[in-house]
Amino acid sequence: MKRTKIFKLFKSDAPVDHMLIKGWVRTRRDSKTFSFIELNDGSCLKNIQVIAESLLDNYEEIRNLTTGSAVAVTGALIESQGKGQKWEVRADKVAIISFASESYPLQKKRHSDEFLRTIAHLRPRTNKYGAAFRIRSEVSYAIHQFFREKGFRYLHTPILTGSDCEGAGEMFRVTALDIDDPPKKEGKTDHSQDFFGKVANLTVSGQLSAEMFALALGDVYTFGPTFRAENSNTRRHAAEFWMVEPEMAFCDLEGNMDLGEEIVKHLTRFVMEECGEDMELFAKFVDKALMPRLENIASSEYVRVPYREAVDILVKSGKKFEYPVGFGKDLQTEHERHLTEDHFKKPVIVYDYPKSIKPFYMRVNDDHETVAAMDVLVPGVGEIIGGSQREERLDVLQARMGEFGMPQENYWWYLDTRRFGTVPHSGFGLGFERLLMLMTGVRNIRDVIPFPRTPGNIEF
RNA sequence: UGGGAAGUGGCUUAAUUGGAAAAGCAAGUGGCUGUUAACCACAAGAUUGCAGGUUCGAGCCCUGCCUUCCCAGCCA
Repeated sequence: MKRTKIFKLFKSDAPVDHMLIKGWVRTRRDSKTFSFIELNDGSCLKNIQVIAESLLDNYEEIRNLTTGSAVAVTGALIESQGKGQKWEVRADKVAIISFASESYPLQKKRHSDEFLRTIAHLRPRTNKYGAAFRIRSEVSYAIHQFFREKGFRYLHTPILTGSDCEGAGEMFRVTALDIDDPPKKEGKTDHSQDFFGKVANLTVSGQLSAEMFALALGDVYTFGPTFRAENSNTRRHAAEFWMVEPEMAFCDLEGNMDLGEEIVKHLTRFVMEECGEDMELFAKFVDKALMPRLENIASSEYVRVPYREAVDILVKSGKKFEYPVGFGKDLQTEHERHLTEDHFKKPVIVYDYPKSIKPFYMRVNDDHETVAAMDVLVPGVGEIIGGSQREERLDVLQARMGEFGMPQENYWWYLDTRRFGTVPHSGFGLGFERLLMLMTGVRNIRDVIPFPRTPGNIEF
């Protein structure tokens, strides 16, 4: 007999005479002539209650079932006599697949997030983390669906890169050399003898590759892992995280902002409608204000303010900030929070930043002072999207690279696209984990990624 | 990387002024019960993160180190 997943049982509108379920024991309660087993198979949040009667030939063994043990139950789905659940399973047979030893660390009580991080291999067996990672899976699917319906092509950009600068952050070096005794040339490590014949790194962004493909396929997006070797110790940063990066040909900054707003709204609406049961857990136990905030994010029109106006708002707020506000100074977390949480109380898109604080590839505006950059800021999480219109003019791009001291010969392929049919194009990066934090109310990025990588931590 | 806070049985926490290391939960044993994170009883479980110092006496005070969390920078 083929096993039925437990989520299907809860959708049933009639009893089922004979079926097979498999899962892990969450708790067990004994009664005089039978035992209640709460069984979970990960297919949904809820456990199914299994009634194992003392007539079963292995009943003594069943009474010894510990939390975490795996069983296969054949029996009937019947209406429950007890309160609290509509359906339960009356077992004809409880086959024990394996016992969990007494040292199983998950108890039937709440654990701290900090403790559960130390057992990241087991935490998806808890209600909260099971829900978080089902939601993560569903939202991933929704991202692909969103882009597919818009005619975007899914692009797989390389994870290993020969670029030493992709415009974002410190990189992890990748080498096949013996790092204890590398070949040397003039006192330095000789990377001409390395696997690729030159220095290689893990990617910090698929953007440059995505630009190449946008200028061929039109609208593309990437969705994959990204690596930053920055010693960031905050609840919003991880050394390995997933990023969604759309890139659109024939698209200016306004179109870019339109897409950013649309995708955040669409995915927020999606998660409210399609992840109901799992989302309820977060609304109930993690963040009581979650649902009203998500409704606000899904339905309100996002404020769009040029950087200059944002600075004015901050100056006129009269609020004392730790960091000074002024043109040419980047917006600090406290400034972003004031804009999105206090002043506007909804998502804010800040655009046209001073060119001095932004990377080489962003398009220089006609004022020669600002670039066509935009950040989407949301309450609670802060910056969730960072993007720009790209500099499509060869001479301006070369000048900018010169200002940054970048060797142009390494980027010959990037510059080629500006030689052969260059067009205005735009794109952005959406932090997938930050999106999940926004949607679930989870405060720490380590709790929405299966095995978090942060400075000093690569267990599992 | 800078600033702050914290490390006490498996987990969550308590310990008053520096004076006998407690409780709940889990796990164990026994009992009761169509139960709902059941309930009752019993027993067990601690080198108070590590190393040093002050003191008659340190979980508590001091120094160093390790780890975790929070805030900030870098960013998504």
